[in-house]
Order: sequence, then C-alpha cells, then structure tokens
Amino acid sequence: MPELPEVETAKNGITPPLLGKAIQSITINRPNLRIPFPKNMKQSLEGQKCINLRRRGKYIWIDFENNLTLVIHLGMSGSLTIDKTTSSPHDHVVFTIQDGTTITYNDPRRFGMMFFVETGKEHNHKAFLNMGPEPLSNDLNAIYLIQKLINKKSPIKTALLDQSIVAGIGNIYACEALYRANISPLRPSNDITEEEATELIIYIRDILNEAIISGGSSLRDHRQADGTLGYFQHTFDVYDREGQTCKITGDKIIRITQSGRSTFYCPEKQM
DNA sequence: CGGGCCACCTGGCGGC
DNA sequence: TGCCGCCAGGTGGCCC
Repeated sequence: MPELPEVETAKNGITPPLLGKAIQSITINRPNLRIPFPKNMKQSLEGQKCINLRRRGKYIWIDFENNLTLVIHLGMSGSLTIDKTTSSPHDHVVFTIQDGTTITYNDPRRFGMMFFVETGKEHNHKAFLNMGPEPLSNDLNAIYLIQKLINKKSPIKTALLDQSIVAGIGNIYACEALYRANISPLRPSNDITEEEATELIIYIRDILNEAIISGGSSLRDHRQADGTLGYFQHTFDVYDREGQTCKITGDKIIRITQSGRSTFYCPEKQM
C-alpha cells in the first residue's frame, strides 16, 4: 500500500484502538520481514502503554511509556488491520490490546520492517538521519528544493522518489504531481526553475492531502485498518493509465521506465 | 559520490 | 486449463 497518504491513513486507523492503551500480548509468526524482528520485541512491548503515534515519511512511529519507539514500515504490500476476521499465511504479527482489540500486520512480499529506536533519538537512526523534509510541512519550500536539485542531472521524477530530497513521495504521487504541474518526468532536475518548484510543491501538497482525505489509494485490494477501501485510485490522472486519454489534452498517456520503475505521463501536457 | 541495476519476496494477470 | 513471463505503492547494497 504505502506512500505517504497510505501510511498516514494506516497510522490514523490504528490510533483510536491503540493510543493510551497497553499492549496485552504480541504474537510473532516468523523470524523476520525484510530484516529480523527485534529479538526483544515481544518482551519490550507487552504491558507497555502506547502514548503517541507519529509518521515520518513512509514510516509509522509508535511511542511507548518505556521510552521505546516501535518503527513500522509497510514495504510494498504491508497493511495493518483492526480486529481482522479472516487469517492469512501472511499475517506476520498480531498485537492484542488490553481490551482485546487486535491489530494485525499482514505483508505478502515481506518488504516491510519493524525496529526500535529510543524515543527522542529517532533521527540518529540511519533510516531518518538523511531523510528530507515532510512535504506537508513548511520545511519543504522552493528555495530548499531548488538547492537540492541544482546539482542533479538525473530526471525530476527520479529526484522526487529520493527520500533524502523529500520524504514520503512514491511512484504514484510523483507521477501525479508532475502531471498536475505540467512538468515532464524526463526533465533534468537542474533544469527546474524556482517558479516551477513553487508550483510543484503546491501540487505535491494538494495531491497528498486529497489522497489522505480519500483514505489513500487501494491498489491490489489493499484496505484501510478498518477494512474499508481507500478510493483515491479512482482519481488518478496518469498512474496506471497507459494508453488511456489525458483528461486535459485528449492525448494518450504514455508509460516509460525510469530507474527501473514505471512512469506515466502525458507528453502533450507535460513539457 | 552519484546513479543505475539488481535483489529482496509473493501473487495476480495477460498471453500463448 | 496451465504454465510463464512480466509487473507491482520500497529500500538499500553493490558496482561503475
């Protein structure tokens, strides 16, 4: 599921059942996801009360009373579900809350991960040390962005996927934001003007905010924590629309490959 | 050091 | 129907 809007949706979904409550028990069904589970994960969290939930980029941060923050990344196919009624071989971790509510982490491809950081020292961890600003905060602005792009020859689409430039943007929202901003994904990063950067940031924020309001995008049947489907995918302008017509120009949406990943765009609209 | 490529995994889909 | 290749919302290691 997981770019910023889907991660935000997942975090918001598990907040009501988890915030202010203690973990009663944890069942871990395999030794690892992309990396091994912390070997003390069960012992460290059982009986601990959750005191805050945060998000940084595509990572969820869950703070506990014992000064440990559980970091969860959903990889490509991870999801968190409250009181899941059907089980699957890919239900890797089940958190049972003090009132009996369960939160199940499911991840068929197992590209996700969980690890601990000391609360307040998150930024010392290598995952966050070099992470760029949150796109929905004022830390992302045109001056900053231009300065990051000025020495980059690689295409702007690739730069938007670089988490050290901006946090949380993935393949869908990079394509969609560039479409709205009328910027070709092929444009060299160092070719982007301050004016264009200003516009691009506005569209990045718009698209992420709209997706969050829609409950994120539900590709491949991915669901929100309460089991409902996000519906932002129905409003994609270019992503996964190869061969279909651009809603603005009427021309065909093209799919190309950049750095090994699909890019969708309208060559007539995006220059 | 920047950037491209590939590996990590499983599953769904289209083509033959 | 069945098999095979290709593709998938991410990240990071390796190699030029």
